[in-house]
Amino acid sequence: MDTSEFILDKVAPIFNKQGYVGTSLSDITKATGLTKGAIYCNFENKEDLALKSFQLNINLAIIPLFKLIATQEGSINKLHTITNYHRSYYDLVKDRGGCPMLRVGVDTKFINPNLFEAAQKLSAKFIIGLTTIINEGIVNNEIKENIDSLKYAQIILSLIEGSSLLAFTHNDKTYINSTMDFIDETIISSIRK
Amino acid sequence: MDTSEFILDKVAPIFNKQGYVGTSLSDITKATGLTKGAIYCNFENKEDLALKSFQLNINLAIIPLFKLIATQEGSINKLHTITNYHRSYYDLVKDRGGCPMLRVGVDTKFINPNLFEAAQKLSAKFIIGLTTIINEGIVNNEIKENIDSLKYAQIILSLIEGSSLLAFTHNDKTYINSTMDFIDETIISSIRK
DNA sequence: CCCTTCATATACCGATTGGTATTTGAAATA
DNA sequence: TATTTCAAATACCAATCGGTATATGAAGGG
Repeated sequence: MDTSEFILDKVAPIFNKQGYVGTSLSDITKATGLTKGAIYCNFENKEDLALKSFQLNINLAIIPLFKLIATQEGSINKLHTITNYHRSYYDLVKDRGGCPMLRVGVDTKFINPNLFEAAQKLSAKFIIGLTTIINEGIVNNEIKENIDSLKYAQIILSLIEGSSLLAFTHNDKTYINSTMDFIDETIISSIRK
Repeated sequence: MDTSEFILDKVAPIFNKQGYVGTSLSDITKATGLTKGAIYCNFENKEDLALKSFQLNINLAIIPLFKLIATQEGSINKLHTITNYHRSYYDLVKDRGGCPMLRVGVDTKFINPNLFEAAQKLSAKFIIGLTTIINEGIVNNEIKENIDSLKYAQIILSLIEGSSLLAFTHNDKTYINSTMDFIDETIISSIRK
């Protein structure tokens, strides 16, 4: 692991907990034990570091889900893979301060266009992925033909992000689990054939 | 309108857009046209101002819904009142930068305990309110007896907050409207008798 | 008409902000 | 072994941070 990776490893959770402006260079040097010289030797500036921290947070929290879905067969199975993944999501991201997409989505809109765009793109990718799964389910006769795939994709992501917010607001992972139950038992079973 | 109210009126949207640390005293003096002397004459410190700004944001965005619900009769009617309210929620809060409960819930957990606690309490109040509506519906024979009221309250609030996040992430209010359609057409109609 | 009151403005404080220019020191190269 | 290289440390920068002490000036009361 080189120094850049070491810095990101230490700093990414701080950005996710305290936000972009809430994380100072002194927070960064304190957490890494390095000096500003080392930081600016490895990163262009604070924004560069924040952007790559967001990428790392995503790589640990969300990208594994995308990869897991890609290994699965069948739309219904893929949707259940998503809910199952989120049953352990709270424990996965709690030491990092919660869902990075949620954090950056609300935090950066008016203060950091580049970071916000990254969150926007990830959110769009998530919705497109969900829409594609549902559309494939319709084609493969797993899901009813009259289902509005985009609408259900938006609702499922709303439930995921909303329950994540509530879980971290109340320090209670059961908010996520009971929401995943609802997606499994009510949403998925109502759209499948 | 006295000076305190004038300051809050100018500053509350800024706190909701830029967050607690993202809003500086110079942002505040610039927005109000007043000096630091005037600000600190009307508020204890920055945190006091942030707390009261949050209260104002809530009073404009969420408390009106609570009051509106109180005027309505019947659980199903109250639930539809909530979804209808949120159909204009995007336009209601867009100039203020989005949902204040979402903003403060995400933003302050690790940096401002008092503000976070205020968001926590509001979120809890929302869930309790929804739970009560559903319970009353069961008692009054409007809603099925076997419905887990707390679970559905959590799901409805997750959908509200999650769709609000997506709407503001993508600058598109239809995320909220289609989610309200889902609550109306699928959730409410499945729990009613 | 003087004097008090009080809201606001001004001037200032030490600390910290993000960022940079220079120095250091160890490892690799020749 | 002398030299080069380059990552990291140090020292420094102007600007801004939140906050405060003092000055000002207008209004109201005696």
